[in-house]
Amino acid sequence: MPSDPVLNSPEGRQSILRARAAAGAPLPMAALAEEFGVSVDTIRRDLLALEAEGAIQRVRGGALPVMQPVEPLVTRMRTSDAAAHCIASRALDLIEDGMVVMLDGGTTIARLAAKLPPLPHALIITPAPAVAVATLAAGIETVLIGGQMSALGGMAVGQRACEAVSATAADLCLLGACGLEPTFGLSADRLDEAAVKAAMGAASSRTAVLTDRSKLGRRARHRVVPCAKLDVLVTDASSEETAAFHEVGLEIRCA
Amino acid sequence: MPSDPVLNSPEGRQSILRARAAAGAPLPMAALAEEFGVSVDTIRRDLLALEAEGAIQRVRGGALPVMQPVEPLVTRMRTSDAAAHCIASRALDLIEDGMVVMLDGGTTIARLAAKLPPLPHALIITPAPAVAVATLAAGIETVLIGGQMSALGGMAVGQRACEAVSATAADLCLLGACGLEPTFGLSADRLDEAAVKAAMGAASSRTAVLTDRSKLGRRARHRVVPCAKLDVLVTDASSEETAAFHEVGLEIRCA
DNA sequence: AGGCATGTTGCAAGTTCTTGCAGGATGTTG
DNA sequence: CAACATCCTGCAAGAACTTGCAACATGCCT
Repeated sequence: MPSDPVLNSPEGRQSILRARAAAGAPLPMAALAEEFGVSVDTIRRDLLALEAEGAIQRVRGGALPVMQPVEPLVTRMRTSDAAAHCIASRALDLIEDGMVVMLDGGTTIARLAAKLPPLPHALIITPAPAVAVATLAAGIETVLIGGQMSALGGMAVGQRACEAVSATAADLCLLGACGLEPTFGLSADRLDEAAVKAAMGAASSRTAVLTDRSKLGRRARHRVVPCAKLDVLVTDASSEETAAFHEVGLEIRCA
Repeated sequence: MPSDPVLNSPEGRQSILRARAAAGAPLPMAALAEEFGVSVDTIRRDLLALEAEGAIQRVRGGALPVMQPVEPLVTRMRTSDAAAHCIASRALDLIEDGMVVMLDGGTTIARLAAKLPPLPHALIITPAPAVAVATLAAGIETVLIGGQMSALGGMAVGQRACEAVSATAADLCLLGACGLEPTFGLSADRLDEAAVKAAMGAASSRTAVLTDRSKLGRRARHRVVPCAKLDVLVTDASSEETAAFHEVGLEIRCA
């Protein structure tokens, strides 16, 4: 049963699929069928149409984007990390149309950006070009934060990026993490990226962290924000692993 | 049975629908029929009218805004344009290691960015996220210009982008073009993109235009810079077609 | 006022499109 | 080689679309 009567026309679905393919996301038929609430046959026909126009290449079980956007992020994203996928999907619930949302860089956030539906009244603010391309492709108004590009994280950093972030106000901020620990808080491996992430958190009224269980209990080199400044933790970890974070005030969303 | 006597005229409904489409919202017929208190046939006729004027695209069950959230860059780059390829390759000669180079958005420039070799001492400055990702992947130091993203051009535009560009200085600037004409100069279809391109040209000591023959002699809506401010034209056109540009002082590089 | 033209709306019959399912073919995995 | 999943094809039910038409409201002219 179609959740949205319009998005679930062939054109609507295919337009969404096209955008995801352009963002470099793989298109598994079974998952898409469940997501859209249609049978795999219908998705198969959609992929057939998209393949005919050259947007994707069908493979067994689904399809792959025919044009790989770019190396650094995409190569990491190809290693299809089931956990990151689940976390990204779970975090989608946090975003509602009409919100102003800050999106960090990183693979988890990039996955989330690729999954975003069209949000006609939302605004995305991000220092990560890969994220900006994806949200723009989804038809969401996007503001790009400029600055020196960090080779590792694939996001803009530096004083100009921090200033640009500080000059904005958002309802929600989604951050990735190199490490998250109850007492030390959210941490990142690179100082310049940590500074931008911190500015993003400070400019938002609510902050959520998206990270898989491997980062929990770790301390990366530079603290971004203490846990007191965080509101939500979206992760695939068990409730035992997240208990300590719940005690310091975080709302836990388990993927 | 009209619930609101004023709003429920064809013009009234259609102006509401037009506004929603412009905001990017999908238009499901059944829901709209109930909302306005009319039959789906009436809504269908409204959508028919809106489609005739090009505001929406009708799909089964309703309509989608025609302001296609289609990622302009990636889809267009899919159409492997041999001319653009040659032009991009030819323009590579202009770039030497150690330079500070500004790169515009657009498909031609994006192709060039993908072809760039590692330049350990160069610096790329660009408002186009797709370009930034490519140059970063090539291992080139990159500065991203931030700002509101233009859905069509896939680049940052607006006051902040222009200011950020003006605050930098480059040796070379490579611009794409929607139109190039000897007297009118370089022109673009969108005003906000034209402003950024103009700022890029002004911030660089040398400016080159990359464009295929189809754009020569065309005038797009907004002038970016007059030909007097341009230095090099890289194109696939014949020498007859480029003669007029040579006369106004441009160096011609034929692909 | 009456009559006519125009425009809008809802309804019905016929057509087209989409979708899910069944059956057989094909490819993959152990 | 066998078991299994995925694929293609054809088909039928149902939803949505198109077309034509009649009813009703509105405005204009005589």
